[in-house]
Amino acid sequence: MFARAVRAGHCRYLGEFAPRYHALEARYAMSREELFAESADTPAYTGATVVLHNRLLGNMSDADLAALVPYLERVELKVGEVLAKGRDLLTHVYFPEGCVISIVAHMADGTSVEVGTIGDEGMAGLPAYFDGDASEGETLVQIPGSAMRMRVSHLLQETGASPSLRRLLNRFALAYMTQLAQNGACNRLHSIEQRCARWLLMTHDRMGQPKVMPLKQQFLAFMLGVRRAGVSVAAGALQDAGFIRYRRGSIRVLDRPGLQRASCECYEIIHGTFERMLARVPE
Amino acid sequence: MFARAVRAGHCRYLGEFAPRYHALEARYAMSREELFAESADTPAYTGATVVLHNRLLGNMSDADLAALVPYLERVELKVGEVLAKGRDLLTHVYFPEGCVISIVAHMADGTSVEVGTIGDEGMAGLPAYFDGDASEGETLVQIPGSAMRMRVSHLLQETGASPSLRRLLNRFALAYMTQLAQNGACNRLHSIEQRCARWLLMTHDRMGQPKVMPLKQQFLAFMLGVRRAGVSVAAGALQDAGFIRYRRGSIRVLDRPGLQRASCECYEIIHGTFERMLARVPE
DNA sequence: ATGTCACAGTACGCTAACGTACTGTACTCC
DNA sequence: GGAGTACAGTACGTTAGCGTACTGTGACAT
Repeated sequence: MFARAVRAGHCRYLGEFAPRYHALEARYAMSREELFAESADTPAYTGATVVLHNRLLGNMSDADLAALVPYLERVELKVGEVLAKGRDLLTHVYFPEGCVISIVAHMADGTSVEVGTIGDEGMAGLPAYFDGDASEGETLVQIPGSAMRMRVSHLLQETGASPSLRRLLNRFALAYMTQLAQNGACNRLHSIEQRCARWLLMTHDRMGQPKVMPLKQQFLAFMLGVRRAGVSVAAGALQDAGFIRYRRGSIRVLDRPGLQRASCECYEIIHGTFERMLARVPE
Repeated sequence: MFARAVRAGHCRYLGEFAPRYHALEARYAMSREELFAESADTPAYTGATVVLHNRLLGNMSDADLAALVPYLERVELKVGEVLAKGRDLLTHVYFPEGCVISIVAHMADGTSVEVGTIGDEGMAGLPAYFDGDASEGETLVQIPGSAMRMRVSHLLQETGASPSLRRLLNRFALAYMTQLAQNGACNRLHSIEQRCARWLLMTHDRMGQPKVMPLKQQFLAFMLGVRRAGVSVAAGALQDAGFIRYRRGSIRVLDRPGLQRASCECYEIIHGTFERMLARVPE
């Protein structure tokens, strides 16, 4: 059952996971579906083996991963949990592996809108990594799930020593910047329905596994920076078209190609950028 | 006439400027106004002395600046000049000192909107610095003027060797990310008039010196992602209020506090972030 | 089994901004 | 000095999305 379909760099098996454990064994490369199928039976953290579901961690060189592993701990993040607000600096950076984290901008008049999304493709805590308190938004958990986290000080210590680790994180930061930029342009130029479809696709991607998304219209409206009634109409149209199934607080994605057609080109631009920036570099 | 008002870190005098010249002499710290007053009389690049008008360069440690100086060359950028497009990588990074550079997103339907602005506070070419081809937008010269530039390969060589230089550029990148994020939120939540006022303030800041801005309404509409007629109304209101003076292709800012009142809080958030991120760190 | 309530659907008048197009006028170039 | 043109102002019907509010209903608790 192991190691049949290889999706290079997405996930990997590690050897024993314990504080300060530095040896590393890459046992299997397998598809994300297989990993989740297995991890449903056996807990990911058995004390003997840990499965990493985060692409940044999965794409690291063995040496870089070995350096970080001792500092990583798995945490469960609850929906709505606020990791940072205003100019707070995170004490930890988070590598989501199932949860999805949003960066939301709040305005003086009480309105708000999501400016960025981080899931299993990345890391939350870029401001801390870049040594500044520049994050003006709120960092909150949009979809609950687990994440690996480590202290910022440990990350900085390791990135200071490893150019390849810096390169990986810089390339992620660059992809994230493209997301911020394209998202901003999209906010200006595209309709609610297009943006709604894009948002669902992007969040679905970042959850890393096919599952129902626990989402109320009110929350979606908050993320898109529109009225709930606007979401009702837009999501209703997507449902009528058969792309999603909406049921009181949960959305199931039924037809991704359909959603892509309903969304604007921004989805493909952002998606493509992450693919290029995070592709595993040969060691 | 020299060295009376000190605005730490904004600009500085350097010793002799020539390729491969490594010695460095910081002679004067002076206000931006004094610098410009002087440089109007004597050309900035006399062969003996060069005045740096860029804040990133101005805020560098002596050692970092000394390392970069040999590679810097001054260029004049013309309005509309396109430095990069799509996934082109810049061969050089640019440190504007009077010109203002815009990053513009273009959509399939022909619409477009500015996502970021870079002037004398920063550097154009972050994608190259971060080792990726993720810039999907167009990098173009919005306000003509001069810039210092250097080859990306030389920059990477020096940043690889200097943690303090990396820190400076990372903090700038972070401030720029905040700009992208806030800009995106602003695009969703604020009116044309507010965004127009903010755009004028931000561009005015980044020109580094008080001068008339060569801007047609058509161009401003292009930047804001709105119709020209919309700009006509919004800018007309700002002119009626006495904040700006508009004259066929040029805008003069008359009342910055007034413009700030007409703009949204986004201006202050972005401005404050840059101030904090780019403040000169004690050596 | 029933009641409650949270969530989704819908309606309606309003406004900002759009697309388009025409007009007026200040420069520029003969 | 006059013609031509590029730029700004204005108008008008259209539309997307807003604010608000009421209705319907599925899920859950008592």
